Amino acid sequence: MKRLSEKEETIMQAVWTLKKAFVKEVRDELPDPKPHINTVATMMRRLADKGFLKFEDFGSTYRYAAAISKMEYTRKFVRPLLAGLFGNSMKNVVSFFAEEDEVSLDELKEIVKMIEDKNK
Amino acid sequence: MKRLSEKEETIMQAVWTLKKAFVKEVRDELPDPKPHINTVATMMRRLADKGFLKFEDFGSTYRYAAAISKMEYTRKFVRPLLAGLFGNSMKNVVSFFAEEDEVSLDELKEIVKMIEDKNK
DNA sequence: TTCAAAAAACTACAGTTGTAGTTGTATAAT
DNA sequence: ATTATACAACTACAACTGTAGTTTTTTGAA
Repeated sequence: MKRLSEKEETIMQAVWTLKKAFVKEVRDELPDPKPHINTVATMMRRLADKGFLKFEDFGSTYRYAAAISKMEYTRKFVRPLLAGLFGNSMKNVVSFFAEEDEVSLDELKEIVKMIEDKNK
Repeated sequence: MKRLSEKEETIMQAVWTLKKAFVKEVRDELPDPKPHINTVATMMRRLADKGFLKFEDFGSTYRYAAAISKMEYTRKFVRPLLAGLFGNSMKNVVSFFAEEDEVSLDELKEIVKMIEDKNK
């Protein structure tokens, strides 16, 4: 199982949002310009082959669902990507986005408080 | 310009580390198992075609350097990836890694302090 | 200066990804 | 029952990725 490509990722996004979905529903969920329905079907079949999606028979058609959660995907593929880019330090990752003003000081403090509360 | 694949990314990593480098030096920097030198050369040429690398004539050979910094790459490609996965909220990203214990409470506090100092 | 080693350039190829046409099949509406 | 519709299955194909062999050029050493 390898990292998803950009297009594959948008399809997985749609599936993660919809939880369970038919090809057509996934296509409707995709951002414009929407690809041809057959394109979506092909990619979903391939994603199923690769283990990212599973499906159940649903009369004459299939209903798909993610075989891997967004969290698992993040842990398996996104975390190492970030680690590689930031010298294996998640602290550096957070610092970077904080310095880029992607996360505000207040939000950071909220997170600190949230974790402290949880550990109590 | 699109997102880098995994292999391309490891090559860019090496170049970012070395700042300026010949193909052979980049190969030496890659993790084992190292690909064939020609493989590295081909990929670097393609990365140059795509605008990720630039090169200068160096006698009869080329010396490469990144055409885009790690920071720029992160901003352009990694940030949207995370945003897509975490509902456009970098706060959620940080929370996730904090809850996964990838960043400790102490480190988070250090970051808070660092930013406060910088804003003074 | 000729030859061997090293590197670069060129070429090739299989696998993957993104795209969609064509064909087959089940269903629903008349 | 016949036909239109909707969807899945199958097929095709170009672009891109990862890989490395082959050919050419450069250069260092004898």
